[in-house]
Amino acid sequence: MSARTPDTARDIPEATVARLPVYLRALIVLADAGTATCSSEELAAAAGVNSAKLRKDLSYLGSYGTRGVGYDVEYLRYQIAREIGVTQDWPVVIVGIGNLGHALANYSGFRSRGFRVVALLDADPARHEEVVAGLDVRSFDDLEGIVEEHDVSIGVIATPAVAAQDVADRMVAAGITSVLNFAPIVLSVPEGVDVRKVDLSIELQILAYHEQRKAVTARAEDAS
Amino acid sequence: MSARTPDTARDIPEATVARLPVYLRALIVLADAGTATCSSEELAAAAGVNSAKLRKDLSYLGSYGTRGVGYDVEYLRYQIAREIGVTQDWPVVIVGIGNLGHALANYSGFRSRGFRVVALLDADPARHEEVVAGLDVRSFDDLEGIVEEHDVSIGVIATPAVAAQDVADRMVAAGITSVLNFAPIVLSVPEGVDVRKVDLSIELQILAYHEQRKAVTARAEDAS
DNA sequence: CTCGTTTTGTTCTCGCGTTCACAAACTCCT
DNA sequence: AGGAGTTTGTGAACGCGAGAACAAAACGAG
Ligand SMILES: NC(=O)c1ccc[n+]([C@@H]2O[C@H](COP(=O)([O-])OP(=O)(O)OC[C@H]3O[C@@H](n4cnc5c(N)ncnc54)[C@H](O)[C@@H]3O)[C@@H](O)[C@H]2O)c1
Ligand SMILES: NC(=O)c1ccc[n+]([C@@H]2O[C@H](COP(=O)([O-])OP(=O)(O)OC[C@H]3O[C@@H](n4cnc5c(N)ncnc54)[C@H](O)[C@@H]3O)[C@@H](O)[C@H]2O)c1
Repeated sequence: MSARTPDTARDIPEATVARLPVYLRALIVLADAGTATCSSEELAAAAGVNSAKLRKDLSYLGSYGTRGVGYDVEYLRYQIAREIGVTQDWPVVIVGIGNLGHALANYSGFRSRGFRVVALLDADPARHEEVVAGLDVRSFDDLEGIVEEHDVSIGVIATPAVAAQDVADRMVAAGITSVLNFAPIVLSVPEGVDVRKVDLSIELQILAYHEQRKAVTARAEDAS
Repeated sequence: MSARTPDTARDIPEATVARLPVYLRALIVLADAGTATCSSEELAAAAGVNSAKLRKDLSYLGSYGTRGVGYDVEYLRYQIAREIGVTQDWPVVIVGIGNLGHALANYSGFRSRGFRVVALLDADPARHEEVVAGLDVRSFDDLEGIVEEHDVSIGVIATPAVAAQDVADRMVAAGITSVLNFAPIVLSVPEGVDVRKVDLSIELQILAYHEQRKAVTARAEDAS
């Protein structure tokens, strides 16, 4: 059992995993600009991080650089893409084709970054007339069939908050094991299912907090 | 100078700041359900965190609970809202009224959470005919006037990546000091300006990484 | 071949955030 | 009033991640 884990399964710190996509993006920009090689300093600047942190992050993947030279842009790009798992496309379903769902369905960036939207689902029959980004909006009841047919493991929830937990439950029951949730609610899912949330109001509120502090401290300095 | 900082300006850890909006949301749900009082255990469950963490987080704000009883829902709700700075509305401008900009403009949740969209700006003159969510889409050149008129300090960027840095520069020059960026690019801004980014592709890629690992480890277990 | 230069990979230290555990404080019941 | 039961607020231990600093490796010049 615990003799040795296979070399594909060394575990990368979560903080590093979150930055790998940023490095990947920066490498694609460099590759498109025709750069063949880059130093950790250059890549770190492009990714907006400290170069020591970048090197440490990359060292978890393996030893893909050359001392005195730097990194081969194309080679490193492939290695990171492979590590993240975006060398092939992941099929994705989007549930809730309202304001946000439309925007997501129309977004071309997913395709170029390793994802393929295979279905758009909505509970409202009035939506089923629609075609968005070349895909029919289908009934939410088609979920199970679509998940099985396309072997979908990633689902996106863009429904109102009240519906989100139900949608998540149905997704999990259908076999989806990764969820990206836009509804402002804490989802509860069984062990083994990953949930990431994107809450735009929270982002704004964090900005508001710092903004308020700027105002307070500015006033305090004026008074002195 | 450094005798003592005023009691409004104690500094709250960044990790705590990011969770306060979640607690606030949970408290609003509890208040709407008619709950007058709650324990740290209940509130923590509603917010999806550990109760010890919740108590420690709240302790940075002050001592707003009652031992043996719990927290007064309405009171704590107000205190958190005050600490975050969302007891009054913050004016916000959105730049880039494409797919995503439309969704954001139409989102009613911002209003109820302390934000008021005061203007929608786009560089494309073809967009200026439009009215979205009751607001005219205006020229990007109106930015400076709007920022001054409404005293805007928070800007949202929903333009393509190539335009994002230019937009950010113009925003900063106009006096905006907090930016929420949806474009997949690292923005560089002067000291004193806060930037938060939301990158949906990165979120999906993080899910993909873990999904891939699940597949790998499952295969490894099968083989044993 | 050797030396100086460049840049990676890694070790070490420090600080932050999480979690445990418990004393202090409050309520309620007798 | 006093004791039993609850629940907060916080001190202390621990683990992870950030950054500095440096040794090892590659390269090029002479
Ligand atoms: N629009 C934004 O910019 C924005 C910003 C932040 C958060 N959000 C959140 O994202 C979610 C979607 O926002 P929106 O503005 O697109 O809302 P919306 O009302 O425009 O769209 C929601 C869609 O979900 C569908 N739906 C409802 N119940 C469903 C169910 N049980 N199964 C399947 N589909 C169902 C509806 O028919 C509708 O088409 C909400 O939770 C919202 O809070 C949106
Ligand atoms: N649509 C999505 O779901 C989605 C998802 C993830 C990321 N994003 C990112 O969000 C951004 C917007 O996406 P979108 O799908 O809405 O794109 P879009 O092309 O539909 O809209 C972009 C809008 O910005 C305007 N614009 C361009 N240059 C401008 C400038 N200099 N000043 C002001 N306005 C300008 C355009 O006229 C257009 O209306 C992109 O950076 C995209 O990568 C979008």
